[in-house]
Amino acid sequence: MLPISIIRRTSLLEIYTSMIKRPKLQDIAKQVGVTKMTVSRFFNDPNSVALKTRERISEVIEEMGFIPNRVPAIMSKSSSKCIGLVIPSFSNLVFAEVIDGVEETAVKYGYSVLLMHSGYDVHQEEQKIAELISYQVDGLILSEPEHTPLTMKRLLKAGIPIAEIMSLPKVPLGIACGIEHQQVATETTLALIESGRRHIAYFGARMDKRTYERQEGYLNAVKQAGLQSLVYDEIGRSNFTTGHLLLKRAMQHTPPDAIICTNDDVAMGVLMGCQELKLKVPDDLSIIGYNGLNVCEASTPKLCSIATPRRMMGQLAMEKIIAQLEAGMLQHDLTYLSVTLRAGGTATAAEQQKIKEHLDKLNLVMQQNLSEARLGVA
Amino acid sequence: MLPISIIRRTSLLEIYTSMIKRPKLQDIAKQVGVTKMTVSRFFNDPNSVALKTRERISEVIEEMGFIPNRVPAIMSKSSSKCIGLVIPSFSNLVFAEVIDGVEETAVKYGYSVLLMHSGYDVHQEEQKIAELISYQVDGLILSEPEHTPLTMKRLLKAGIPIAEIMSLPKVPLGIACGIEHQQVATETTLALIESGRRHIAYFGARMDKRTYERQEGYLNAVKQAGLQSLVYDEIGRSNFTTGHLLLKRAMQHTPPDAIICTNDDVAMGVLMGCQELKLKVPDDLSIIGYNGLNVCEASTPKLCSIATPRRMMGQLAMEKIIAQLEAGMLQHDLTYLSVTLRAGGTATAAEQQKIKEHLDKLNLVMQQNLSEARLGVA
DNA sequence: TTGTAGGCGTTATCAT
DNA sequence: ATGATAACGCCTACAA
Repeated sequence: MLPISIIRRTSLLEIYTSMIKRPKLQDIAKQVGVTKMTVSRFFNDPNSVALKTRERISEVIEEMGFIPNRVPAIMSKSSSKCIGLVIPSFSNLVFAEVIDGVEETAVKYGYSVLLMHSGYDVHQEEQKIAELISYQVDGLILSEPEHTPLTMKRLLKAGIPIAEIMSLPKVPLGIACGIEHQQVATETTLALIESGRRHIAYFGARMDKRTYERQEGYLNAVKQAGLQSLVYDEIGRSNFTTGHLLLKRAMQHTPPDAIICTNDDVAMGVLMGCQELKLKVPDDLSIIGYNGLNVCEASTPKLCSIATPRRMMGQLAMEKIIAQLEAGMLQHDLTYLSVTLRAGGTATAAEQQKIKEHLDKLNLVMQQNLSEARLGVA
Repeated sequence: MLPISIIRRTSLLEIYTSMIKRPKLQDIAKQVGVTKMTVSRFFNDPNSVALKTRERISEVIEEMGFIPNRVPAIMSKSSSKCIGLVIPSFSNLVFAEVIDGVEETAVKYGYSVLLMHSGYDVHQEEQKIAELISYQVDGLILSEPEHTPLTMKRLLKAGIPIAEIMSLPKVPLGIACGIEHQQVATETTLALIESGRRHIAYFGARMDKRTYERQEGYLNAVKQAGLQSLVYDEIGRSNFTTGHLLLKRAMQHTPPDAIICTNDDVAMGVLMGCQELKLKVPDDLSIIGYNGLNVCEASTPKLCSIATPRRMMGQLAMEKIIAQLEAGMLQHDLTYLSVTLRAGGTATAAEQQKIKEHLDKLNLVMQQNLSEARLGVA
């Protein structure tokens, strides 16, 4: 593939020949015949400017396509009205809704979001967090539960509200809004066991922290029931193809009668593999996804999945950060968010019912015990 | 779903009780017993600082978890070493690779990327671009070809390099790195016609500019061949389900023998629908996707798709921006990027071959004619 | 309603 | 090798 580059040599726009200095308040002010202070007021407190002046300023701004420079204000007020958000990856659709939730709430309160990604790597995360702090963000939202020691130190010294979302970290930095992935997996597995499944497999991929938590939860359940554990995983990227591959691997070993997948992509791959291998879903084999992405709708039967409240995690984290900013007070604040069943024909109606019951029970227990169990509140 | 919030009332970390002021160079300097200038040098020109001083500064920085404030530097140098990137959406995987390409190249040259999304809406785009400019980004990359008049004016006055990617806009703002989606669609359609298909349908979704360009290209080809045009589209989100739906709609009307899809998601949905409706692919019906996402691999047969060089567009746009920044000179620069065929069994071998030939021919023509045809180079 | 002075935290420049 | 000073562009506070 050969990109073809054409450089236009003449230009209709005479300004387009050398770099122009960005206009500042002063330039507008001179044009209008006032001081920059008046122009500043035009933006920050228009009513304190005479109507006529306002009109002239407005014209000049329009004509010059002027956009005020926010940098000096960030400096003098040492507040940027920006919140940093670090996600692991843009190619994982799980985070799209998180981003929406964060941004929606930020905008509601007059904040902006600076978005970065860490590539599932704590050292890249360290870099990105440092960069966000160097821009003087007023708060940070992190979506991976583990950080380098240097990052931990910096975050604790940063003096800004930090929220961790997705998982509930063992040692929260401040705010945390997450899911007990491990216990969810345990309950899901137990529900399948109670429904009569005896060869339940766990399909993992891209061994990030959350996948591992879910795997642990699955293992606890099968051990508790005295069943054989059937874990298959693939270190690489997680996608449909991974599910396909793991299914083939599992069928050669001990054909499972239920598969708990680390996410919906893997689960969809499994389902497509079943169609190829003529396995009857959910009779021969039930498939449970995780996250409840829209892709669940696409198949026939629809994918049964554990839906995670991703948008809400974003909203909640943002709201708690803003609350602390307005209160001028940092505080530990842990929120457990419950998951729900996204119905789908890849599990039997009875299984779906059982899973629902188990998840409800889990939520109840969490509600009663979380504070004492995890925190030892004074 | 009931989120449960637990507020921890005691804290192990005494600092964690009220907002701490962020440390500055001065604080480090005082601790070390030098002036802030020396600490500044530690970061920007370490060799000009005595080894012993360097060591002491290093210790204090480590101990305080200090991160330098980049805001004053942005202010005084009126350059942020940041490039803004605006994409339409985070839930469209097409942009994940674009982001990677942009960022990879930025980092290579010591720049950072500020990322925002416009929700496929020119007014949101206007907002986001204004915000990026207000942070004094040194350049901008936009991935939608149309902007509001105000945005156009602001961009022309901003005095920074602007790159438009994905499509080639009719009136480029500066740099453009894109694909002639319309002509690609025409050539693809012609190739299918030459391969003997007579009922070729176009499936669109989410009518953004690019989908529309492709549709035009398709229409040109079928009209030229005197065939009936079969356009089906859906305004809402574009995903597997859309493909499914459009297939059903098409089959009730005039069953097509080939479907050109606006993207791979729709195409995968069509393929899944074919399996359900027992349509033989590619014998009864060939399916052509667009973009060449990894999801093409997931199905059996694999999806045949027109692969777009998304990463390269990001890289190229970034490199051209940096080149202009280093030259201190803005210049129009138009690059046509060619697409390639991603092989897959949803089209016959003969069809795939024909499409390849047509795309090669297109690239040749573009190479010869682009500058005269589009720009009238002096 | 508008203007003036000073400061935010860094770095360029000049001085020691 | 290190320090002192001024400047970046805006906003707060005060003055007219």
